[in-house]
Amino acid sequence: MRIATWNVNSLTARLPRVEEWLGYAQPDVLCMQETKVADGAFPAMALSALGYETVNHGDGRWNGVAIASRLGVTDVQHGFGPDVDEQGCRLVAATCGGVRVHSIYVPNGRAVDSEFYKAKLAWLDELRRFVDLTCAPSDPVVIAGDFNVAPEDKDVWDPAEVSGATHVTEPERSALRALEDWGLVDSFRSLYDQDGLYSWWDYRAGNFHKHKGMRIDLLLLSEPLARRCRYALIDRNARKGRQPSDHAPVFVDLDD
DNA sequence: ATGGTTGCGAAGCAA
Repeated sequence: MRIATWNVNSLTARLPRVEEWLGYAQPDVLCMQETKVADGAFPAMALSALGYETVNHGDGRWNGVAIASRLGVTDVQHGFGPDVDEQGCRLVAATCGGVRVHSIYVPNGRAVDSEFYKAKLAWLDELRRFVDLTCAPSDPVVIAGDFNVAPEDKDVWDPAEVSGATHVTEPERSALRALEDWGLVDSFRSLYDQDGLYSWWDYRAGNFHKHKGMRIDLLLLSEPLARRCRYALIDRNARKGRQPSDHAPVFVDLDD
């Protein structure tokens, strides 16, 4: 079973690249973020033609998360719940092929002294609470998406250059660890130890070609899935060519 | 170096 995550930065703009990628990567489940498309305008037919059932949680202009699955989509949940401010459409969950799949888009946080940064930490805390309420660590669970947090310094091109900025601060990393402490494994990192492996590169200033990126797109697996994980990949090739997203897709392969 | 680029939507904001 291949489970992928990709911040597509507008599914409308990226649909040709997403169709192309589904065609050659053949994931069973693809979690997308920043679909930037309202539910009514979601390209469900195009993805259905490729064999994927889809669910979107979007209100149009910003954010938006989706799941495409060729293993079915049941028990869909949009957002944390009616009484929780989720800061836009940032979470959708569904059961796909027996796995509880969450596609998440963590708030960016902007500047560390901003209200947005505080809201980011609060959102991560809410995610921890949500997972605890809706799943057990012994369940097959994946939290996949754009976390907007680089877990360690080796997930950043130059820790000194971004020191003190969002994505790398200790409170953000601590919030991520709190989620992992519930019983989730950053399986890409447990397979590959080296630095220089990034999933996002700013469009500006030729950062991709300068290898100035961060690893902020993660697939956190509960233990029953983590022990089945033998391979993971960040598909840098999908960051190249015509009209790429600023993020590359990431996937994990689970043994049957 | 406070720049640079992309998407949305039609100016400026968010990333």
